[in-house]
Amino acid sequence: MSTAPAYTGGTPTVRTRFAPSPTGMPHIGGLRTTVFSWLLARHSNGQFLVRVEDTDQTRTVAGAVENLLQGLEWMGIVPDEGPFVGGPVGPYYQSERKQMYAYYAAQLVASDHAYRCFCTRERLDEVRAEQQARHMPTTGYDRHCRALSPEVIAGNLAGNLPFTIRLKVPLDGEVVVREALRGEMAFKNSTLEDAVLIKSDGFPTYHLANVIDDHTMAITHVLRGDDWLPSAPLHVLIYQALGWEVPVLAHTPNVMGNDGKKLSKRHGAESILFYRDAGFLPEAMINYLALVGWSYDDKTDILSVDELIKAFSLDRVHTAGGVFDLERLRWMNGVYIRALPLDELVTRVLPYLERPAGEGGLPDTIARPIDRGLLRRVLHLDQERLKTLGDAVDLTAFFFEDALAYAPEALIGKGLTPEKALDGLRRATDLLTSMPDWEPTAMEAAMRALAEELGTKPGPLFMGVRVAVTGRTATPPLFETMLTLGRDRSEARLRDAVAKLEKHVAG
RNA sequence: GGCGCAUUCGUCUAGGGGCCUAGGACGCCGCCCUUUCAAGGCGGAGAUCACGGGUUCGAAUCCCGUAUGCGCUACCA
Repeated sequence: MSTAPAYTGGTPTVRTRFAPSPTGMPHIGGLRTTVFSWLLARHSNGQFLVRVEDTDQTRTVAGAVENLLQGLEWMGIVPDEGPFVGGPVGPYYQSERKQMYAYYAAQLVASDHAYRCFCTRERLDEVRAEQQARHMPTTGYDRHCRALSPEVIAGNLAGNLPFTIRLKVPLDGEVVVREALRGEMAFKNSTLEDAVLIKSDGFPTYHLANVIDDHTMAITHVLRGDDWLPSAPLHVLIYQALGWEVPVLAHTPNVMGNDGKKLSKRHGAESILFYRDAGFLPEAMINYLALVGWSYDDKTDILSVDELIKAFSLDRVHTAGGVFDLERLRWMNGVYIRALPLDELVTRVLPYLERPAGEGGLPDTIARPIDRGLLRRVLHLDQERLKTLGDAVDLTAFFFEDALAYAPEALIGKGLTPEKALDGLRRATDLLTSMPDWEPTAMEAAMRALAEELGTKPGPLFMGVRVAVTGRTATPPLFETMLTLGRDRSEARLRDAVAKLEKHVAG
């Protein structure tokens, strides 16, 4: 009777879990801890599961679980057990485990480790207000119902009075929390509150549900944000009251915003899907996130997922909070993009270009699907210029557009008069058009010779051609770009530019 | 107010008594490469290791205190 339904999947292995409440989109802070949990499970050849903590029915947001899992899956973090996939210790929604919590709560009451509390919210509010007004050292429940006589309890029950079940915290002594990252921490029982275990609506609070689930789901390592540290002693007390072994408890430092404050829904904590849509690579995300609060050594910062799994361990997790640094993530993402095989890059970039302009894709005037062969040649030139996959949209658009929009002044190279620029552009156009074969080295040599003949530096001359052909001042190497764009289109753009500049100079 | 955790360059971090006149990375600055932008190479600025006391021959590293920051203090998680 007192034996809990335990995991029966075989030999005990490391089992970790991510236990989100379905109140919104996952954000970077919680995600980092999840990465740790997942890495630990993978490192140990154990299991990683997802359990939805939806005991607060008033805050549950529709679709949140799907988003959560979608985000994790994008990162390559796929739970071994959880919603949708199921598993041997389900259900994986706390709202569906209500009877189990009630059962153990009753057991705690029977063993005198917990008691029914009939206090109304009004009374609780009054007590709290009074305590605050008097600046009492400890705010918290005054334990009014802790020693109700059996008769009173029976009467209240008969009268159908709503009640909560509270933990009967020992009045003195202390609890020792064995914290994996911090060692043993002793808390005075006198500073702990008789926390509510079962709410009057019959649902458990986090404290109870968390302990029961972690035990019955055979979780061996509980990794959670350090904002949970203050309630760890409470949880240890519950484990002890139930006669259960306490799993390894590790409270990871939180990832904070630029201002050093905890990340929250409205505070720079974009959903993980935001990063996906911006074009960050999941492998870069994991690598970056793993390095906030954990390190491998004093010099390595690029680690593949496999390397991370192999190297991860709790004893290199540290205890101070870290600030989320987008610039560093962008740098790392660029490293990963540059390392991608070209065809792989093409495959990954394609959806970013083809999505509607309103969602960040190429202008809708550009026909879909994008020519994969052309894109491949384009990305060959742009790969080292991308920090995110989304950058490709802006960088490559001119290869796909029909008409270029730029100001005629842009055609005038630095230090040139409009007339000289026009002359240079005409001569360059004639020169390039007359070349029998287009080959970058020969084109460059010819253009340099032209610059010398015109008595200008190559730079300004090249810039005029660059803008003519691409509409921008920053591009991949000019002649390779022209070849990639195609001779016909390049020449047409040169002629358009000459006309444009003629008009500008004349008018 | 109470309780708790934390504190090394702007940021992520290495460091667990002498190897530290504190190392790496991002970012920043300069130079090189160069037709632009990147990428790459080289170099630089940037931390009295929060502060104050100890312990020790010797402390960023151990202990105590202070300060600051953050978190918790709900029938939220």
